Amino acid sequence: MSTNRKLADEFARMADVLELLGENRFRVAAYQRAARVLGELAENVEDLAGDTNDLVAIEGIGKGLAEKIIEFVETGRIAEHAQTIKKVPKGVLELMAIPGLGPKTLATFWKQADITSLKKLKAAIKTGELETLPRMGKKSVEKLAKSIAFAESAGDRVRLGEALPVALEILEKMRSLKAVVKADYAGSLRRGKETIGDVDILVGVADPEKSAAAVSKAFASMDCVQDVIAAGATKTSVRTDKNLQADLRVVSADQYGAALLYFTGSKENNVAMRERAIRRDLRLNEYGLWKADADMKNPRTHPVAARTEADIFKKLDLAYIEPEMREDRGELSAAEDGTLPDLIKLSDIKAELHAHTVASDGLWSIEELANAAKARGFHTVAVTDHSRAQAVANGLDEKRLIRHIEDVRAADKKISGIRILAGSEVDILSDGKMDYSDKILSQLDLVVASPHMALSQDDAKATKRLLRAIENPYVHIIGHPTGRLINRRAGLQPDMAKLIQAAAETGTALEINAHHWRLDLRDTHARAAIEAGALLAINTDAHGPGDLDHLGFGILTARRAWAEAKHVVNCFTAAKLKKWLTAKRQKMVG
DNA sequence: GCCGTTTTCGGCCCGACTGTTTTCAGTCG
Repeated sequence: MSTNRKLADEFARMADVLELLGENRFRVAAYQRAARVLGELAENVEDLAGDTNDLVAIEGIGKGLAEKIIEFVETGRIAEHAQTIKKVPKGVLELMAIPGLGPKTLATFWKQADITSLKKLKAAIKTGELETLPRMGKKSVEKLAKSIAFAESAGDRVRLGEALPVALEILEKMRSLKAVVKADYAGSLRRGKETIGDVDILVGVADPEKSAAAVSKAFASMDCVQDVIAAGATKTSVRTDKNLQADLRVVSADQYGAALLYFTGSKENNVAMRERAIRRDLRLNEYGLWKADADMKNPRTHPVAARTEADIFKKLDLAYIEPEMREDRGELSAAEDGTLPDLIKLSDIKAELHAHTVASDGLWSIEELANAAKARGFHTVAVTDHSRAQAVANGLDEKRLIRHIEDVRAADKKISGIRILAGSEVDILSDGKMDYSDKILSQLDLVVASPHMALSQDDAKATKRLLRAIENPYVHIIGHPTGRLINRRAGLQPDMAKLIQAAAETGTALEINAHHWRLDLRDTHARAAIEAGALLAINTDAHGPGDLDHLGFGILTARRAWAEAKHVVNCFTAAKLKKWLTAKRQKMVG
């Protein structure tokens, strides 16, 4: 595990401990923020720990936490934390994962009834002891029991590609209701995050007084609803059969923009926006942007802006910030300065540079792949079947590859309107060597080099391995650089800053693999790559019909990385792409 | 514990819903 991750976990745990101990909530928030920031940091925090100034330059890290980071890097622990953590039993901390159970309630359980583990909590429910505790009635206990069952059955956050269909299905139902004027999914799904905690649905109606109740009822009685967690006048929360929570908010169509802004988040972005409003003598909530002294309860009071998100940004003197960027990662100051990126769009992609055919483990022929790519309006497609090490995927040995190259060249001649490149997805062996000789690689138009095996090797080895691949003159793209599978496999954890630097120096592109299980590179690493001047590729790794549709997930990730079309080789014109494909070889081997 | 177009001290977003309370604390997003 990287030091960044370890420190992020350490601070997150401290936040939990301090919360349980009833510490100042702003101090708790500071720890939570530091944990988030360190988790997202692409640079290796060890490289920054030599100089306090470098650490303090990180948003959310002040003098106090900087000293703690240095202590952790030097000694592997933080003495003060170790002391504090001892005060709270480990089991109590674990109980914080149960939804609806917060620090105050848990502290009461622990101190008044010695409930320090899930086992003890369940026992206390059974014996009725829990009901005797303050503010715990029959209903609270029942709700808690359900919540425990949910926490035990529901595992991780759901992958983007699994949450989206659920949201679309709910939206279709909501839009079919007569009273509904507008409906959208919001939350982390709209921001395109790689995993989704719950599906947020926003509905706009002409008159909430009249129709909110009916809409909420329709939502709570959908077939997929297993459990209603909360059902109020304008806000409803349910658990669906996909083990996903779904939240509905019904607002007046006049205030839809304000509600969409609030409901899309992120929480951190909302806080930053509201703070900005206050500094400008305004107030922002989910009903609108208001004058600071406005009586918002009075229906005759009109907001400064509320109908659209764009109106609100404008009144706050900000350029419109795309949902994918709303993570409090500097987007507000960029929107103020007019330096927001012109984010890449799906229609900017003009080439697929990583796809498989029946020659290895794909489902379609070269022609079928080419026609599918052509149908999407691409000018180029690369055939990149697996190399020999991928025996399970019917990887090609050098002999078969030579023949395959000939087949691709023949197809390229036969099919007009699209250029078909002869490529390969070559395994990066565990020591960084390529699975084919340079002589073979030199015959290919395009080489995607990817790690498939030894994905749990230590960080230093992984860094060396991938650096060696980047430095190979014939490698154009590093495919799914870490090999992670979301919610399934952590993958390699190389020193990303070093890889990015090498990629920038050699003109090697780093792939955002668009499959929703991969999304590898992840958003924060892709952003670091752009900032360092490295190129990205966005590929679907298509194996058959329908797979090119995954591109949308890759685009969302790229937009979260602030990527513009010019940063992504798949957006190059045919001529520019051709030039790029030969540039590295020419530079390195002449 | 962080941070600065009022500030190196004194602030730190805002509202819905629930259950247990007689007016609100706790949790969540």
